[in-house]
Amino acid sequence: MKPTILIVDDDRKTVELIRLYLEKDGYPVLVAYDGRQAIEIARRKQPGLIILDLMLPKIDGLDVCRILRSESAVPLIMLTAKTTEEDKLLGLDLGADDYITKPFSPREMVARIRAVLRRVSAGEEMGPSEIRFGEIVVDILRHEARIEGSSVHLTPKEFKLLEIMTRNPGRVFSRLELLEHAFGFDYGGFERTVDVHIMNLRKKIEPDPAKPSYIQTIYGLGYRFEG
Amino acid sequence: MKPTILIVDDDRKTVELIRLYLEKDGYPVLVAYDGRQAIEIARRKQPGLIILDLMLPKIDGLDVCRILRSESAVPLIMLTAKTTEEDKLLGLDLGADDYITKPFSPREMVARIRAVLRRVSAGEEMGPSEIRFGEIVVDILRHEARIEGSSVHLTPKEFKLLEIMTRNPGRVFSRLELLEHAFGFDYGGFERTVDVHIMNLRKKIEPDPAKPSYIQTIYGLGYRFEG
DNA sequence: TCTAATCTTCATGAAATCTTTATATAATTT
DNA sequence: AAATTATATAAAGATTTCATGAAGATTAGA
Repeated sequence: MKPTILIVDDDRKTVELIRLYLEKDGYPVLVAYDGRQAIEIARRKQPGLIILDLMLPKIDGLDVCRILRSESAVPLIMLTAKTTEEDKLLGLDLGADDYITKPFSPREMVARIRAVLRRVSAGEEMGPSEIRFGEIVVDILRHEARIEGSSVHLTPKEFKLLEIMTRNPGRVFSRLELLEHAFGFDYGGFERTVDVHIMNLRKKIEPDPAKPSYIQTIYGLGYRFEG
Repeated sequence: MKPTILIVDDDRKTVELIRLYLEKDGYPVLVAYDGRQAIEIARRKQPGLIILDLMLPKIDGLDVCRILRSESAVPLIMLTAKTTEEDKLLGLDLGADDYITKPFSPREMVARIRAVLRRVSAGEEMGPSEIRFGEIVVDILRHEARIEGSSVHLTPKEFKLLEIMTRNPGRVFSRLELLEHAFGFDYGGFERTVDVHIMNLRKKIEPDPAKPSYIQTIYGLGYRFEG
């Protein structure tokens, strides 16, 4: 039986859209349109996962997140409107398990939900919204990587490249795929720019950048992250 | 051969712009200027992808989308002039695979088309991400082979040869077929190049390359993979 | 605005891969 | 068995692709 998912957003159309796709995927769905409702329903119904918009009436999404987290370990995915709001999240350790920026593709959202549920049900006690590979930790919410505990500063493009690759460890990404997903579809530049970012990433996260152990080059195809 | 793309928009200039870029990219193009035409052409010509404007004469774009979706799974990209988020989401709600807002950059449009086609064709045609034959595993996503668990590095051509042959175990491929499918139809080189790649493949995956057990030579015809 | 950070492009050399060539070996035919 | 044709193999050269450093352009922040 699939876990119940609570959607919290004041925009009814967004809620209906998400509900549509989740129900199509077989999840029972609960809905709240403001922060107060969200907390109330979360306490009474104990959903298996919560999708929470950042901007909410009555009680702000940030506060809802803190409150919920103080009283349970329910998996939580934050919804933010733009990269400007994305920035608000920086430095805030909210304890969310993932975030999605609007406008999002429903396909992606369902995939992320599955991923979070998988992680949680696998009993992996990874910290909030982290992807771990041995020494390397990719902290999604803080937009940074950590190596052996010490944080490493990544530029926006470096981070997105690392994020998309670590979300799919082992999978080979072509330069075009990396550009489209990490740089946006409207990117008009040269494909080889990816190479330079990869090089800079390697300098920051690889023990020996000349002999990369994490980010591997697949000759003629692209790159792949090896966990 | 690239799939045919149907452009549906009542604004001739938009149509011509899109047509220009798609044809430059090698796609055969069909055109419809209103909703009724769109449905008619879609039914008769079965295009591989449809670009559909939201605002249309005769039959509205939304209705066209619903009708088309009810009768086929053709990939669909919505074009919309409105920029409010709800409208974008509405388009997705209908089962469109992606949306583009006007004014759009032709580059972005082509990129999105390619991405949608890639997603769709990856979904159906690819099937399993791994192909197994006893000791040998061909891992499509990782783009490598594994033999008794340990991964074996393959060059691009070696991988493609192995892939096409293992997808059709037992079938004999002529050198020409292998060239066309694995190297591209416009390959201009010498047919015997295949032999060298096969030899290198055998060295990597055969227990005894001199007495091949997997990749067999069919004298006078070509090669065959025996599972 | 100015400054610093980031991103993109370009040029170069190194590395990996591909193709061809030449010769040896094997299979088929006569 | 000899002749003929097809394939295996090794090695050299050509080609493609990648890593890297540096310069210029762009963007973000003070």
